[in-house]
Amino acid sequence: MPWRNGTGPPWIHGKFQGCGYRLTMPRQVIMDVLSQTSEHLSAEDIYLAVHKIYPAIGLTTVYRTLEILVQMGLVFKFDFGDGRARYELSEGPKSIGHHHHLVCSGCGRIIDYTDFIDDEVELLKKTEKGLSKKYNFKITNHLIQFYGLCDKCQ
Amino acid sequence: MPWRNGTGPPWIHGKFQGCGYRLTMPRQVIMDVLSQTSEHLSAEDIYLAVHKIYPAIGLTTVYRTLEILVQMGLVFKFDFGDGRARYELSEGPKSIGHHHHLVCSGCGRIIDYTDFIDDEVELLKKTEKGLSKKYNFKITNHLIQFYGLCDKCQ
DNA sequence: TATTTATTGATAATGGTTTTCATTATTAAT
DNA sequence: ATTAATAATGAAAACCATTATCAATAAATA
Ligand SMILES: [Mn+2]
Ligand SMILES: [Mn+2]
Ligand SMILES: [Zn+2]
Ligand SMILES: [Zn+2]
Repeated sequence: MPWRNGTGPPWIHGKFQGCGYRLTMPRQVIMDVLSQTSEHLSAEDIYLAVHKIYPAIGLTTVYRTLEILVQMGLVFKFDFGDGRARYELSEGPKSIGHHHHLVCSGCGRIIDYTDFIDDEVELLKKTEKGLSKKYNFKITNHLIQFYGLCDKCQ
Repeated sequence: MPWRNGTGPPWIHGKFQGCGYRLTMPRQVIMDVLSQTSEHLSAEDIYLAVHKIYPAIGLTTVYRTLEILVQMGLVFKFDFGDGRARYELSEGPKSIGHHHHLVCSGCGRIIDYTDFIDDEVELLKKTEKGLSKKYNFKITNHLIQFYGLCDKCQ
């Protein structure tokens, strides 16, 4: 369920302030665009979408905002191997929570999956604990992707 | 144990021919460089290392060769988020087989780990089977990375 | 109000990777 | 062996996603 036009959920504002940032119009609109898609948009994709709502925005601001959002943990940044970064809201959209990706080497299609996530997460927890201890490495995040060919490409 | 100078294991030659490629001197030397390190080299790293042995080589050839090696499955290409691709022989070196990575967000250090690989691989097998069926997706490869802070950076 | 600070967008620069193209090496055919 | 076709190479130029610069504007603070 998208938030009402251009506002976003209330806690976002506090989150921004808490990190010493201002929740400006460009930033709100970028969040809105991300919250209303289930695709994995590039910076330019986002720029084009935002531009329709807020024509004054510049591509530079999109990049800068995305950097902030990633750093705040609101957005994930991915590399699927097509030469440009892709971004995804870390919460949602539409209650699609934490998930991993299937990446088609043929056509570049990205499939979100949440199947087996429970088993995966359980193992990840265990693995993280072991690795943290052995290497004294503080794990904050993980990346899991499967590569192969989608139904149309094999 | 590195192969003797500039030759590589015998089966490599056949592998190249089988894919319609010639095993030339630049390609051999690039393979040698990759086989004699446990680091995750960038194209330029490889270029510089190869250049000492084979000064006539160009960076272009390094890129082209790496593309071929990746496509043949002899080399893995990684993105650890530092803006350049990194390459690693898929076999070895020194009998370090299949492994995953810890990536330090602080200093960029990469740690290879094989711990828990057995459990992971077991789960991956199961997951792959399930995903292949549900999405009719033919999985050929997977990527697992943990991000966080190494001992020196936390 | 005056002053500081953060944000923005146009433009230019950066830098890893790809393309182009003429040359050379290798293979196949004669 | 000679010749003809094909593959591989390297220098240079082009590409293109991302970053840095900088002057202008908006917001927060004193
Ligand atoms: Mn996704
Ligand atoms: Mn490795
Ligand atoms: Zn596909
Ligand atoms: Zn570190």
